[in-house]
Formats: sequence, C-alpha cells, structure tokens
Amino acid sequence: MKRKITLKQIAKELDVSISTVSKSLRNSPEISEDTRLKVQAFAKLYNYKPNNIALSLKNKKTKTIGIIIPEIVHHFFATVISGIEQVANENGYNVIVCLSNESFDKEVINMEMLANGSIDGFVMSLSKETQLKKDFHHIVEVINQGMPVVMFDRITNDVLCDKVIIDDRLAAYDAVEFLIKKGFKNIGLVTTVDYVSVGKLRTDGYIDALQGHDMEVREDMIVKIEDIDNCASKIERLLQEKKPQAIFAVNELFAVTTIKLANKMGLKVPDDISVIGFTDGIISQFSTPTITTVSQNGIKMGGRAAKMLIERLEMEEENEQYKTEVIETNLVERESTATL
Amino acid sequence: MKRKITLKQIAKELDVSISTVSKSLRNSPEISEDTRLKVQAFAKLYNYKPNNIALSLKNKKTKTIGIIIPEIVHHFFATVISGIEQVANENGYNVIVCLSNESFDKEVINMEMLANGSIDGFVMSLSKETQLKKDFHHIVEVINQGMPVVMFDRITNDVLCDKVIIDDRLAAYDAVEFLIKKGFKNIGLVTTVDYVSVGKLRTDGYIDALQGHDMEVREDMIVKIEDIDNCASKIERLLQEKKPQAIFAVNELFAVTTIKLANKMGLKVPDDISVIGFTDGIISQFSTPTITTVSQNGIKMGGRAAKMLIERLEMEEENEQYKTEVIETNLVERESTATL
DNA sequence: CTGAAAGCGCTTACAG
DNA sequence: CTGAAAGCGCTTACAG
Repeated sequence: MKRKITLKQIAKELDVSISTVSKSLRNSPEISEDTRLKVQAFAKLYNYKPNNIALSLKNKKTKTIGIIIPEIVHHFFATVISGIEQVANENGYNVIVCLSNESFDKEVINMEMLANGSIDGFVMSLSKETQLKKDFHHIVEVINQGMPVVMFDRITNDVLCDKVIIDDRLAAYDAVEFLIKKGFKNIGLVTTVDYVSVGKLRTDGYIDALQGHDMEVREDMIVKIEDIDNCASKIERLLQEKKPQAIFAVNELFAVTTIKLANKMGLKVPDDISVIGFTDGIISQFSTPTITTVSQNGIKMGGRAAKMLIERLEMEEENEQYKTEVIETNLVERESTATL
Repeated sequence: MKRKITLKQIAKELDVSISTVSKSLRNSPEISEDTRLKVQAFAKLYNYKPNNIALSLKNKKTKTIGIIIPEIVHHFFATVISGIEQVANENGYNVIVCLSNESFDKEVINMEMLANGSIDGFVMSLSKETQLKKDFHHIVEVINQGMPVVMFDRITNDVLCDKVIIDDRLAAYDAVEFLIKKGFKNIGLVTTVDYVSVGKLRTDGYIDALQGHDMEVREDMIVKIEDIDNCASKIERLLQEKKPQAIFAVNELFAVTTIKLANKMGLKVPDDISVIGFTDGIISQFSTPTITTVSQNGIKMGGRAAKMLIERLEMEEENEQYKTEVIETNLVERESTATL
C-alpha cells in the first residue's frame, strides 16, 4: 500500500525545499527549468495530487456546493440534483447532498453542519415542515455569515436570496385553461394543503383560470390532500358526487391516483373524464394512459440554480442585488386528456 | 454581516491563548472552571462552531463518504442514496455524490477528484462503460492508497473490497419459477446485453429456472436490449411470432415497455400474457396494471453499504478480510401476472 | 534561482 | 492552570 505522497515527502526525496516543490508544480517562472522538470517528473511518477482539504483551508473556499432537499426518492428532486451536479462539475465544483426528509429540525442540523466550512454555498428547497412553521432563521443566519444561498421550487419570500422557480400559478392557469378550451365545464381540483407553497400557487392558478373564463369556483369541486395514503375516499367522493368532466391535479402522484380511482369506479380516462397533472416524471410518462402534464424541467432548474450560485461565489464584490429566475414550463399533451 | 468567528478571535477578545480557548471548549480538565465557563459563554454568544476543514486537516479524516453512481434519475439509485445518507448521518458522516452518467472517464475523474482528501471512503456502483471495458485500475489505486471502497449492485469480482449485492441469479430464478408454477409453458425473456453484470446474472437465473424444470431454453424466446429507445421492434417480434404466455423482464423499464407494446398489439395483461419485472420502483407501483416484480430494497442496500464502510473506517487495525453481503429480495405480486 | 517564514483554523504534547 | 510550539498540507510574499 502506497499512501498518497505529499509535498513534504517529495521535497525530502529530492533534497529541495517544500516551497521549491510547490512552485515547480505550479509552473512558477521563479524556478529553473532544470529543477522544475525534475520535480514534475518525480511528482508524476508518484502520482502526486494536492490535498483538497489543505487547499480549502488555505484558500478559504472548498469548491463544493451543499444541496439540501426534502427527499431524493422523488423524481423531480433527482432531476434537479442531476442538473446541479452537471453545472457544478463543469465549473470544478463538487456537490454534497443532505436530505431534510421534510423535517424542519433535520434541515436546520444539516445546514449548520455544512455551514461550518464544508461548502461555499447552498442550493436548497424547503421542507414541508419549514414551510408550515415559517421559521427561516437558519437560512438567514447562513446568509448573514456571508455564505450565499440559492433557493429553488419550494421557496419563501421571507428570505432575501437568489431564487429559481417556475411560475406555478401561471402554469396551473394554462393547464386549466387548456381544459376549458377543450370545452369542459365541470373541472375539479386535487391539490395539497395550503401551506405547501407550490400547491397553493397552483390552486390559485386554477381559481384564476376559472374566474378568467367566467366560470364559478366551487369549493366542493376542490379536494385538498394532507396525506397521500388516506386520500382515496375524498377523491372518490368528488368523482362520484360531482361528476367532473376533467380534473386538474397539482402533482403526478395525485394525477395517477385520481386515474386509478376513476378506473376502479368504472370511469374511463380520457373517455369519461380527462386528467391533467403537474411535473413530468416517470409516472406521467409510463402510466397507462400516459398523463398530460405540466413539464417543469428539473435539470434546467438545477443547472440555473448552480449557475447563479457559482456566479455569486466567483463575483469580485459583494452584491446585494438578488435575482429570481423563472424557468419556463410547458404542457405535454398525452393520453389522459380527451381530444374533443 | 457577522462572519464566522474563530478560536483566534475569541482568544484575542478574551485575552487568553488559543490553546486555552480550544481546551476550554473541549472541556479539558486542565482549565480552571472560571476561564472555562467564561470562554464557553463567549463562544456560545458568538455562536462559535469549529471549522470542519481545519478539523479534517488536523485529524486526517473528513467524516464524509463519497458516493459514485451511474445516475441519480433512476429510482433504485435514489433509494440507495437515501439509505446511505440515513446511516451516514446517524454516524456523523456527510455524503458527497458524484454521477458517472454511465461513463468510464467521468467515473475515473470523479474518483480521483474525491480521493484527494475530500472523503474517507467510497460507496459505488459501476458505470456500464466500466463494466464493458473491465478496467478497474482507478478503483484498485484508491484502495491501495488505503481508502476503503464498498461496491454495491453493479460490482466486479476483479476488485477485492467489501460488496453489497442481491442474489440476482437466485431472484431471477425465483421469479421465473413463480411463472412456471403458475403453469406457463412459453416464457420469454427481455434482458440487457451480457456485459451488464446484473442483467447477465438475471439471464442466467432465467435459464437455470427453465432447465431446473426440464423446459427447453430457446434463444428465440430471448431478447437482449442494448438501447431502450430502439427496442420496440425486437420485443414486438417476440410477442407476435413466439406468442409467449409470460415474459420475465430484467428491469421495470423493460417490463412496462413490454406491457405497453402488448397492449398496442391488442394483448391484455395479464389475461393474454403475464409480465413480471425486476426492481420495485415507481413504475411498477403506479403503472396500469401494477407490475409483479422482484423487490430489491435499495434503502437497505444503501444502509448496509454505508454501515460496512463506516465500520471499516473506524476499525482499529487494517483488515484485509473483505465481506460480500447479500440483501434478501422478495417477489411482490401485483396485477400484471394472472392468477390461474 | 532557492528557501525560510507566516498563515489558513484547529489540536495536543510539553514547558513553565 | 496557562501558553508557546509543532504540526496537519498547502501557498506565497519576502529575503538572500
């Protein structure tokens, strides 16, 4: 076993100083070609690579980005990580991933852990619990210490920082308008409880769309789901009692669940009822019927977030101008909506 | 903006030495209660947290685990990360994730990058390209430098290290036997090309099962897929010309694709043909019909891998005894297989 | 052209 | 009980 070699060891072997070795390897013109080449040859032979940790300590930057997300077993977040990772790598950064598991406490612990020098900045999306508590002190603190944060998707306006979002409200509006234009009158909504920021915005978009087309917004056409495991009866009641011609679901899990429940009740999708979802994930692509949905492009979202963070990290002066970038969405039409 | 405070600054403020501050914060009995409490109060007030990087350099360990996987936008790998992350966190470790994107070069670059001091050890799964090239020098090198590696799922016997796998061959055997016991005679296989290690093992399990039940193994009942985007015609031909009563697919993408193609040809699943998959991911759970499949339990796999790595990291003596742990699988019976 | 010194933020054996 | 010194692995301004 040959342990990694250090500058010190090279210096000793070659009987020169550590400074000389360091400068040689960095191609400093201070060093004579002779010793420079000798050192480089030796370093190559022993496969010398500078120690990252030492560099980080010296340079006061780690070249790594901390990612805090609610869950990784969730296609959208996985695509976002993928996007972050790609841009990070292109710019010589690594990513370190922490999961909050939708818990406020874990989010706080993770942030504090990483803020102790391990990373240069954060890309994050809020946990549900954090959104519910509206307690963002941990994020503000990190920012005050001079560590930049970019929030994406599940953001809050209570924190000043860079953000990357989609226009959830508009995207929902467009999706519902798409249904309206097809001629559906009776359009139901399957959404989250209000404290989930994106759920609320999509609900608002649904309401906007109906009102914008002079249609009545009826509370009894709206189902708000707290917990996916116990939502069946509520959705079934909506389908049975209100007989909607179409449903807008604010995520793909709700969409596929609605479709399955409809099937169970003998309703055919899209012949008897159309369903439109949100998030173009695995489920939308592979369920039967495939699901018409609003595509979010997590890869792009992650890429942009990483880009914003890196730009801020490599900016000369501090800059208190924060931007919010909006990633365009688009409606992917598939089999779950009738073509009237 | 109040930057993070250091020992040095605390020492200066309190007019004591850095050593005294350090010892006070670590509750050293060397220090008088008086100054100890004074220092601690001050540190608390300024929210002092030791700098991780400095600790890593000093201790020669980073308390972080490097994860190298082919892709993250892949439910199975996401569950594995989730499992690793959980166990890592419980033991005070962080995880840093790098994606090879199925590329040999990127796998090598990522490993070299992380091996330069950023992490204490690796948990990894081989990229397809690496499996094809059978070039594992980058892994062997890292191990020779004294950095432990735990491989999972896509492993190789050419590298000596700890491993976590499932018994792919046996699991496939069981799945096919399940079909045989249901009375199906004509069982097709949709599998990967041979160089994908787990695909090959599952293929072997299929063959074992047929032979073990005195059934003929026919090459024309086996479809080997290189590229999922261009596989339709091959599978269609199998369905059309050979009229299998059941299909064993070595992953869920192949399974759902087969089901969709069957549907398109007017075959009903499971009435006309049964399909059984591998990997219990989102697709298997949510497609219609839901898919009978071999469940792999990525969370457990990741957890075990992390545990093995951490145990080795925290072991006193070096130990060249490597273990291979086998995670049990089980068959999840759903709607895609007929109940005869 | 080469090297000693200081420093990044910490810990700890040792001296006083 | 307190602090100076050495050291983790590196870089760089400065001296010679």
